[in-house]
Amino acid sequence: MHQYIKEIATHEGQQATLKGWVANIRESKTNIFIVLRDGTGFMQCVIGLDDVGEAQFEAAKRLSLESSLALTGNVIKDERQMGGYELQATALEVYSYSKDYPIKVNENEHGVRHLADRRHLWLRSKRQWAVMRVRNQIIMGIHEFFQNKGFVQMDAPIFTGNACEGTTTLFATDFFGEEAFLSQSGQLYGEAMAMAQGLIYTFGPTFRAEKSDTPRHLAEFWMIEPEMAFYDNEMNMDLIEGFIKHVINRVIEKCPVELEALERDVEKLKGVNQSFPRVPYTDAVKILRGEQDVNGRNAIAVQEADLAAAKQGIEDNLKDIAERETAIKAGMKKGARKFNEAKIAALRKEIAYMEEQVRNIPKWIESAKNFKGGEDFGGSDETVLTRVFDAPVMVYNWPTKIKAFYMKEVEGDPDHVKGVDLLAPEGYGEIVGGSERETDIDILLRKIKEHELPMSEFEWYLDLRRFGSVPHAGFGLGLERIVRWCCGLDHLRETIPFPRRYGRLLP
RNA sequence: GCCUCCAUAGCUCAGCUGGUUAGAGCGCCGGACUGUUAAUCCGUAGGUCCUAGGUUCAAGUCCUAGUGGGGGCGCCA
Repeated sequence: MHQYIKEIATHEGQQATLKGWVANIRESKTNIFIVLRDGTGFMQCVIGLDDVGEAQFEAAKRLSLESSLALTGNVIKDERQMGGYELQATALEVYSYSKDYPIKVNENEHGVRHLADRRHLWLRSKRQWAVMRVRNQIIMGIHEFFQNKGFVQMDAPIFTGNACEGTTTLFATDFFGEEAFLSQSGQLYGEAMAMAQGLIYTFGPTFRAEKSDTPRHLAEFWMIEPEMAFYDNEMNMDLIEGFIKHVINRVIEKCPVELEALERDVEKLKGVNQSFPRVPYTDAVKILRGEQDVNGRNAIAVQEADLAAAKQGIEDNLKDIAERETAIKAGMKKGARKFNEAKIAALRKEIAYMEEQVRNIPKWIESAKNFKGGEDFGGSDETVLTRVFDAPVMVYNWPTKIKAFYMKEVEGDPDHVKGVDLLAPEGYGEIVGGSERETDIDILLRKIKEHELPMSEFEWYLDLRRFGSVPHAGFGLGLERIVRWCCGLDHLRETIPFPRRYGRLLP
């Protein structure tokens, strides 16, 4: 029987055995300090020559990053340590020595390709450990929210015969000689189940064959799609808001250690506790173009300020670097020199990032200023728009022509449909897309034709309107996108254990 | 598919307007140190400067093409 780091506080002053891997190691003549990780957490363990004897101390000296071992010793309270405790070992048993582990303690010292090629090992590093724990709590929060409200979880099929939003984005497979596609949405099946159960949600993998090589796209991702009978779009938006609040607050409550490891600004996440602004599409267009201010903030002005700040920042950093370099050349103590060299490297990284901004922001401003009403927002438009808000924003009543066939038209305004997109703050973009569904079979028939979809594939779906059609609504949430936002990550590739995206099938 | 930036040691990078034997930090290996927090200190090893052409007295540095990668856009959750 051994103990886990997460519960080590209950063993204060007692003997405990921990089993895990070496996450970091430092040694002096008579003490070896190991940061042990066991999956539940990280904890410093001290191996003293006098405590374990010469033979075991020699064995411990051969340990290096990611060696595996069991350590037995006394649990001592020590406020200086992360977690507040330390293990003073009296015995150790090495399971396996590890040599030349290819990932450094600080993963930021690697390029993204080096890490992606070693994803199976990268998952062990502290940041990735934290991300996967946050992901786990988000998943728990999703189930908790819906189950508490009486929703029934359903599994939609992965093999599908119908292409509900066009075939170019579908992965085709051979299904006993017939062409079948990997599912890109469980929604239509969800609608069928909602007519049986009332309130349901699907939670499963989704596949998109888009060659989208961006930070917000994966070829395989997980989607949550609730569907509610007798809901209109207002109720849909209420549900979305309550749902996001619940999930984010759960992570804040359950994952303080993880969010700290990720250096996530929790105050920004707490912005979800404000009520979410609800903006009709036509107003969102005005805000985007800079024709309408929000809370005294102008979308275009915010971008221009960002651009100016980036330009100024580059100049400041260059000046700072030059000053430090001349100071180093003039001569300084080794410690001070190293500090300054590290600082210069950091300043250069900042410059590289700001240079990207200087290249990109003018394009974003152009795109926003010249945005044509009636079109869909692009990635940069979403960023520009959300920067004027502190909370997630819901944009609703979208142009009919850019949305899917099943969305219900706004009464007396056939050019707009009752769709809603939730845009996350801080530039994380769209994380939820939903709508009230069309209930009128004649309108659906017309739209399926207009979208040039194969009518035969939708016969079963039309039955839902033939037999007891009711108002209903639903939405889809991309799991990885909310993980990304929650963890404050640059890219979706870190939000899922083994990402499948354009150009990446291994490991 | 388009735009843009980049490719130098195991890793992350520096190498200014071309100019003798190509540098640093980390890692590895050896040594020092009674408690370290990305430990520190001393030392050793480690490089066909992505590939193929070209310009030049001289190319890591300039030009052309190719290959590979980062970022942005499109498509979307």
